[in-house]
Amino acid sequence: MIDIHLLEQFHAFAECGTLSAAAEKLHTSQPALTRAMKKLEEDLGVALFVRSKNQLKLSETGIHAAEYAKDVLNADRDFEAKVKAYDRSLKTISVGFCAPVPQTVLTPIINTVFDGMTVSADMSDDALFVDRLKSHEYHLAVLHEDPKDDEIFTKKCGHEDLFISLMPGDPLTFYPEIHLSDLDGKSILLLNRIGFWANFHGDKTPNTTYLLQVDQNSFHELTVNSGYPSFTSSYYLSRGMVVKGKVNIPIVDPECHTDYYLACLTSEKAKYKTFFDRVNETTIR
Amino acid sequence: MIDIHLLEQFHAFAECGTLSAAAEKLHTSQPALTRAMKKLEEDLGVALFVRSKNQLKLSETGIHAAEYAKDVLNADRDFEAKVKAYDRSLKTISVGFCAPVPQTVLTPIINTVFDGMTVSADMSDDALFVDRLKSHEYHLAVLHEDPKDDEIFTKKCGHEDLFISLMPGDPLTFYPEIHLSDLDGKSILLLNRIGFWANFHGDKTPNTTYLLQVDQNSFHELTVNSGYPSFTSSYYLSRGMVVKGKVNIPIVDPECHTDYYLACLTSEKAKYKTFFDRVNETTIR
DNA sequence: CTACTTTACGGTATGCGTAAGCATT
DNA sequence: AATGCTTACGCATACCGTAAAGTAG
Repeated sequence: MIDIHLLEQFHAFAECGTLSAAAEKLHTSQPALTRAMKKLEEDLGVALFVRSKNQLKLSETGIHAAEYAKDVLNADRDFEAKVKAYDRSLKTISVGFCAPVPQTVLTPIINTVFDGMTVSADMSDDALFVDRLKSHEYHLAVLHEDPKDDEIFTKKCGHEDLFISLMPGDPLTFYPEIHLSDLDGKSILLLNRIGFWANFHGDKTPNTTYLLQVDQNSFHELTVNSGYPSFTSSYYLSRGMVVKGKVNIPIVDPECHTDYYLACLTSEKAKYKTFFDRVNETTIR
Repeated sequence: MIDIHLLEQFHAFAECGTLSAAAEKLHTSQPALTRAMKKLEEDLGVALFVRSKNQLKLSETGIHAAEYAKDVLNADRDFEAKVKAYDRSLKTISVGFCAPVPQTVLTPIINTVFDGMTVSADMSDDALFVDRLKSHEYHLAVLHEDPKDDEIFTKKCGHEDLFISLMPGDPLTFYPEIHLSDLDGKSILLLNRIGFWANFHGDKTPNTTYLLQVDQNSFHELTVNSGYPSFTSSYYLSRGMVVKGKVNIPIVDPECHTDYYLACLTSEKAKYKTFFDRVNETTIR
């Protein structure tokens, strides 16, 4: 077996052209390289260099060997990367969240239950979450609908109701109840990365301008200081996380009242039992 | 860079299941392996084993790592094989011969001219020789026809006439001249590996049984002791290599009189000049 | 008691850096 | 003179084998 370290040095020489340059690149000395290249030739039993008194050149075989050496070095690098990646994947629990609140509530619980593991959280509309569970891209997912699929095990883990946060005196505050359609035509502040909530953009409110905020701080700043309405939810309201001087009114449309379902592959139910046991219908509320 | 030697030992353990078995396989000691496996884990920064007091098992990551390691080991073995093969190819001169006599005559000359090189000689019908020169499968070839191809440089290097060797008293010995067709219906001894000469088997002699001999000694034994006719040629006759008590009669058909042409790629003419200069029209005769 | 892994210990050998030599440009 | 390869020498350290300890079946 040819020592990979010799190949590394050989490759450096092939790239640099001189031993001294390669030595500098590898943070070692010329004599060390001279000896290493001799050893490589000896180990292979093949001459790789054309030597003159003060010049070392690759022979024809050496030129080809340098090409071949790259493959070995890449294979070795790949090995290291793959082992590390696999090991990491075993220590990572990948979760898909369909909305911010489940992530906020469940992440600390996951961290407690799966101690020492890295939580990789993803947030988007949950349309693809079942597929991602099946393809093992996610270990766990929080959905806003029960998929009713034999391969997927679910447990209801909470509920969230959407509210609209308005300036006092806004005509809408006098409505007995508010529908999404009542908001049509307004400009509403919206935070990025809100999972499936993003779905009814422009659906019942085609003439609404959503003032999309990428930055959490900017969003908060604007909700507090501007007169624009913004969304909030039962989760925040029940915790008193309200913007002072605003009126929060529930929206009655059914899509603004959602249950959350924690899901995993039925085949992996046992693996995640502890976590499922820690969750119930009122975990998110 | 992960030391390939560690991977080798790791692979052995993965195959053998215990360190002691692997140690025996690798002709080393158990403690050496214990230490090597620790070092591998440390170099990678990844746990590859599940350790109990007196048992070492691959962890899940370890099982995968063992798979990946095979690729690296194969890459390293390939490297060694490819470099050696390439080096060997530079030191090998590959020649296609269309008949045994050119091989007999030219091989010693090649060995003299290309001192230190290995001669790889191939013998078969020369129909494909031009292609093989062009594809660099052959460096040189001896053909029995001048291909008249700009890419191929040729030089006539000799001549050979085919004779039939008969028992005295055979009716054919009284013919003024013999044609191949006169041999039709007879059983004739034939040696294997005779290059293009094999071509007229069954062509003008559809009813002839050729007693094909794979072994040179068997062939010689039979030519001497059996009454069967056999082929011989001007080359052997001019050197007195005749079978006692047999009558050798020339065959008049044109395909039994052939010239030989030494050939190489026109682009490599200079490279083989010395050899071409050593050869002329009477080299093979 | 046997089979296996791991730690401890002492010796060797592998490989490095410094220094010096020598050839070429 | 400057650059570059090679050889010589002394040293550090990495690795090996033997021996011994400890544990599970």
